[in-house]
Amino acid sequence: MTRSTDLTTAELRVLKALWEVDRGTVADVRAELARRGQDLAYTTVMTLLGRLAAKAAVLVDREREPFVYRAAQRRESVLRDRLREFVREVFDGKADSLVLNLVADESLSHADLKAIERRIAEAEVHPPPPLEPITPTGKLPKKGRR
Amino acid sequence: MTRSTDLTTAELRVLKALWEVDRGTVADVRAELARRGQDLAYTTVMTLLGRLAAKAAVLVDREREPFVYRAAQRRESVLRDRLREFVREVFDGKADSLVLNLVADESLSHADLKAIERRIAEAEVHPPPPLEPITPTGKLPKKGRR
DNA sequence: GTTGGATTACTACAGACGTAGTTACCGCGG
DNA sequence: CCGCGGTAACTACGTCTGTAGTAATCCAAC
Repeated sequence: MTRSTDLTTAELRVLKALWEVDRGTVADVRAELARRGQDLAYTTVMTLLGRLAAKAAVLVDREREPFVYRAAQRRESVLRDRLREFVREVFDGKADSLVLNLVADESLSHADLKAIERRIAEAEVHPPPPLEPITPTGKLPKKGRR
Repeated sequence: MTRSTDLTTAELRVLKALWEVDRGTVADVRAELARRGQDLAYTTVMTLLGRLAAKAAVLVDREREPFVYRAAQRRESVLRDRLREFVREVFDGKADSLVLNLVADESLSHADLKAIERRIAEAEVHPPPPLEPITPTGKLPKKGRR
């Protein structure tokens, strides 16, 4: 079995838009995607959300129309799974090699590394507070419409 | 255009096997893949090598049969492109976020990070020696057969 | 009431993918 | 000389992907 999970890139883009709005209708997600420069047909977004629902990646509240969607898992969790898979497939599981390449590629500076270390050191001292590293979290709710 | 480049995962696996043997025939590559647990039909490997050649990812010496293939680019270079793409698509270009997640996922330890820093510090002092970080390089030539 | 915009459920589809079968050669061992 | 294993060139194909069109509803403003 190919793990019913495993999102495609198009699906991931939609899911990311959904995380951004936190919860929303097809129209909401579509608008968020548009804001990101992805102009898709209304039905395309619906198809994608449908596939995501089929993969249990998003939950749908069909109580009343229009249906409201929201991600089934936290962003961190999904991205981390993706990352793990990537490290395995491309870098043979060698995470350090990956980081070394990030640096060589200048995607990451020495300063960034230090900042990360500092971050970790703090986390190790204080009791693990939010549990999740503060990644690219989104702005505010920003619903609108309806 | 979808950049004639952009290897699929199956193609990447083949390319990685090719790097491992450095240069070789379809049979050589197939054997290396088998060693890695990927048993593919001879023709499948040929198809994949053909597609890689079409994408200019591998060079073919058709002087005499059986043809000899070899990667067109260094491993580091290709993996790095992949990585860059991944960081952009999944982590919105935020490399530090990616690393933070590697740590949180325990794919990377604090010690690994320090080792990397040390590595960089050295590289900054000494004149950049080999230019490429010593990543998952392969064993020895190991041809055999033929 | 009628109609038009919003919405959902299906269907469509071309192109990419992963794998492999078929056909045609070709040189070597018998 | 002949057949066979190794090889190259094509063809095949079921799936998956990304995108979207169509049909059927529903509700609110005329």
